[in-house]
Amino acid sequence: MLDAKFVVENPEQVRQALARRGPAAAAALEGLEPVAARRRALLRETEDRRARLKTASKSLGSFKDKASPEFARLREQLRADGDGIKALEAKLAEAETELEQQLLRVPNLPHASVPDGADSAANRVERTWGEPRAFDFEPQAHWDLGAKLGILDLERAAKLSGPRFAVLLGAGARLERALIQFMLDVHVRDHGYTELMPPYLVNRASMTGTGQLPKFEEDLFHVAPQDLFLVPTAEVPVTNFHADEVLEGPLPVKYASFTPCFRAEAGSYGKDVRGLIRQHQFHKVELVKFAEPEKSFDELESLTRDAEAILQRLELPYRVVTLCAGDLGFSATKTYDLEVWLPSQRTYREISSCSSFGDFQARRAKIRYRPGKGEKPRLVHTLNGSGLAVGRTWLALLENHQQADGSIRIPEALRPYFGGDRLSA
RNA sequence: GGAGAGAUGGCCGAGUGGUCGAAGGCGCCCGCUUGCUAAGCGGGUGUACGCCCAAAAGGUGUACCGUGGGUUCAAAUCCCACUCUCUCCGCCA
Repeated sequence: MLDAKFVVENPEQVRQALARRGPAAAAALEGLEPVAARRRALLRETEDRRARLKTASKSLGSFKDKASPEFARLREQLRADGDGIKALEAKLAEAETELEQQLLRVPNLPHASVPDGADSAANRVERTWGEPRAFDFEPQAHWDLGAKLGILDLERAAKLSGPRFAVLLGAGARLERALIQFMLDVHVRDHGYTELMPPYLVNRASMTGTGQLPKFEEDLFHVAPQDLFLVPTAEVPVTNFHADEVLEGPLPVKYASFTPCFRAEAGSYGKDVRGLIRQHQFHKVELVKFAEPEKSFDELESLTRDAEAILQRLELPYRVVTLCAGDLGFSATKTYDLEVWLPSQRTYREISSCSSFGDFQARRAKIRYRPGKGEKPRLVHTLNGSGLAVGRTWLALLENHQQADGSIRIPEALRPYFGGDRLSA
């Protein structure tokens, strides 16, 4: 959420920044300023009248003769004043709700370093690591490799649940588990993150805190009787872990969290219909940081490097792109996507998204820190990134390390976790 | 699922209608004292949103004692609903 005061005081600056995202983003501001002005006027009058009522009420309490007509008259007067104030307060609450509801639907401002552009075609490539491998045979897609190796069963998953679900079996399941363990170990042991296992069902407040609600409810799986939502990413429970808190210790606070992720994938019909790329349920190791505002972009760089380390150790070629303003997610102010090379598609595909949210989520979720002893709390900056999406890592590993005979070479770093140097039928 | 108890400031804890943003203690900060340490003495120490001030400092107003509503001129205090925590019983991975 943007700071209402800042929006009101800098309307043109805010409008221009939002316009970089596209016309719809700027339109979200329509009608906001009058509501803010109305709220301010009502607040002022309400507080003023309540102050006068309080003073009068106190003098009534110290009245000597409580049976006198003056006492009765004054009391009657105060009752009427009180009723008037109550009516004003109702109007004020209405204005505040309206302002809040509208503000919750305004996306974050893109950072100045974010390139212009309407969609992913305008994303800026920052660097590339590794060389796409030159195959002396035709590389197969992961769904063919997985089926032939007997480690991936999409047909039976469809029987169980429907499209966009998968069953891993045998060495395929073991590979998934090895990847999870490997990623967590690297981040916890080598990068200094604290492991966190959160609930996979969260309430509306949590979803609002990170920005999935109120605008994107159709992308979530909802559990009706309890009004809970399956987490689309560990970002939600882990960021909201510190909601309504003032962090007193040193920053940054860093968590690494493995969770399943559940996404309804509304509106993605026809996209990535084959294979594991786009699933309703997948595993992810997520990195989350709470940082000082002045250091948040340095923290974004190091968080991105932490995610890259996984790809490097798994010997998977990738590139880093900065999302352009039009491609940026709702809550993010700047995002680096890590895109892994997929031989079967001869293209780079997203495998991690590392973002800084500035104070946008912190304001929604009320996450603050104390800069020093006795100093006033300030909003933290929140960041997160996939480190990595496990399912996409699994399929990238199959495709990139496949051999002519259809077996898979397990990269050195993963062998202790997988328990072998080769996956074959 | 059944029965009971509770929710007050960073923490502990007092407070059953007005003088309560809230006693007292702990912690923390500043100063004094002090060979060092410890102890002692004095003062200070919540958050949000307004207003005044060029700004900072400061001043000032309103709200907040789990959440929401109600009674009352006046609510931490009385009433109602809800949430959460704890204890016991039952069930259960």
